[in-house]
Amino acid sequence: MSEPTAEFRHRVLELVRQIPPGRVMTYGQVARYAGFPGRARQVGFVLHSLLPASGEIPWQRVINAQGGISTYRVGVGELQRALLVHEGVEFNPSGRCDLERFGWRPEVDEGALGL
DNA sequence: CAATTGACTTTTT
DNA sequence: GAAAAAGCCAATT
Repeated sequence: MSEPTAEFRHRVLELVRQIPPGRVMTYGQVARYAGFPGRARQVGFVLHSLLPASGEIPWQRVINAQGGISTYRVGVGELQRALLVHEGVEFNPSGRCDLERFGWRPEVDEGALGL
């Protein structure tokens, strides 16, 4: 049985849990790979629901399509950025990171940054 | 039940 | 690059 909402939530969390350290996904990508294209906003809503205790879910690895942090509005922006930097993600002076390098695709899943 | 809001994205000015 | 608009949909007021 799967109400769209529960199913969506479940798939999003399962997918986010699989993002390796030092890699990131955008809300739109998460929604798309979870099988619900266009629900980027809902992804943010689901992740917001598990704050402040994220448990097993690395919520900090989900950022916006511009490579920037979207969580300053909910007060965990600095934390998220610190966690990502600690994992090796580099941010530009503009506060954005290079999605070509740090973006993670489940289908690729190499684990090695193209350095 | 209608209106508003929100961890978004994409396209167009 | 910034701003506006349209699309998306669940939760809140």
